[in-house]
Amino acid sequence: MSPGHDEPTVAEQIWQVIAMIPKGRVATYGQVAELAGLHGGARRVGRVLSQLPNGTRIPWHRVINASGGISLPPRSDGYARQKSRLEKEGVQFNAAGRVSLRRFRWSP
DNA sequence: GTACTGACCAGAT
DNA sequence: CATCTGGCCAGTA
Repeated sequence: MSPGHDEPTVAEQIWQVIAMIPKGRVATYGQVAELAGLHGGARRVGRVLSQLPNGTRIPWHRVINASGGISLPPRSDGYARQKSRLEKEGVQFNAAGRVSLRRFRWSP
């Protein structure tokens, strides 16, 4: 492609989509990938999130996996932070640590 | 180049 | 519900 063309990066498009998720709602990796125009790119979304700098304003905590769970090691700081941030927004977890996508999944 | 890994997923069993 | 399978894409060794 010719230089001088400022097209948004894949990462930027992913940030853009995540930024649209309303407070108190969640979206799955696959859903974010889909809305960002990718296809079968759920893994890329996860990778982009793993590279986010600390203190980012992107509401990364609103992105969970297709099973309604948090895709971070259960005993990691990130896991605890994501869960508490979601609960603070009103998103409820069941005993298995899963969210009801039926109730909290964002529908654009 | 191959092989393995990972904040993934849908479908089949 | 648990497991497995094949697919996906990038980075790393």
